[in-house]
Amino acid sequence: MTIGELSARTGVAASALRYYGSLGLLAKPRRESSRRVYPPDAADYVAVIQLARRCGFRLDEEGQLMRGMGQSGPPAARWQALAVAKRREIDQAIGELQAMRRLLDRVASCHCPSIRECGKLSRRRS
Amino acid sequence: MTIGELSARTGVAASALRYYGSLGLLAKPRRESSRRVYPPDAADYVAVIQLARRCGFRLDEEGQLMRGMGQSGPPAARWQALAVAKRREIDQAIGELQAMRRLLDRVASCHCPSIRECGKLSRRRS
DNA sequence: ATACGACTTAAAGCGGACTTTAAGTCAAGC
DNA sequence: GCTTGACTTAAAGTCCGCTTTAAGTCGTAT
Repeated sequence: MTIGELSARTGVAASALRYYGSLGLLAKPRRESSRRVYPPDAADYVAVIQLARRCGFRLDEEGQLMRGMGQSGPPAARWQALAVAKRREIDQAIGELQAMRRLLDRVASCHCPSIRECGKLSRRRS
Repeated sequence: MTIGELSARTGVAASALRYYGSLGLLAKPRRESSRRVYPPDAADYVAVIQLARRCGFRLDEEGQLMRGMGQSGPPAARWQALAVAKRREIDQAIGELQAMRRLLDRVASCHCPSIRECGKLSRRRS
């Protein structure tokens, strides 16, 4: 299929698909007089790329992931390792956001007499 | 104090302080032969800027916040309103990250026979 | 013949929060 | 008188994931 068809099937913009190709994320398709012609399973690979995106992987990390993907079988050990690391990243990000929330709630109910005091909410606990 | 001193006191890079100034986030200090000379309470204002950053406010939002800050008194009503909106944003971001985490856990324990199936984890629930 | 639509490329642009660079100014110390 | 160090400016660079732009190349339909 052409890049336009692949784009329509996957819902991913053609420009994004070309970009993925340029990053080595998506195998380079054969060309028919300079136009990309993708094999039928290309849509599956794109789906995996999108899946990984929704798991929080950056494109360069996905490059690692995709290059390690063989023909078949369950996710390789590399996925497991990267998934564990990513999980920690996500947990940390959640922790930071929860800290923001607590801080925000505290500021919202702030009774500081002046800005001098208010700034000190900075690092004080609970 | 000079920008170097303010930087040392607050731990914020001088280039960032200049940037804050250029955005109108930090009141423009007087000049002594072209050099910035900040009043003693400038460090407090910088602390508030950092506090708001840690609450998840973007610099342009902080501009709104800081311009509404009078000489004294508790956080103005504008803070309250923006804080409520920001809280919702944070909660949504947390929700997205938690969705990532669930998805990631599911992928990590994936037993799909091939990549075709694996991509379909995409939108399926639990 | 020519216009159309889908494709091609390289390069630039966007948003956000800065940092870095390059070139210049200034006061103090040797 | 010359270096040093802290400052000044405007402009460009960084990261990330693309999109947009500009200019060109195809094959097909009129």
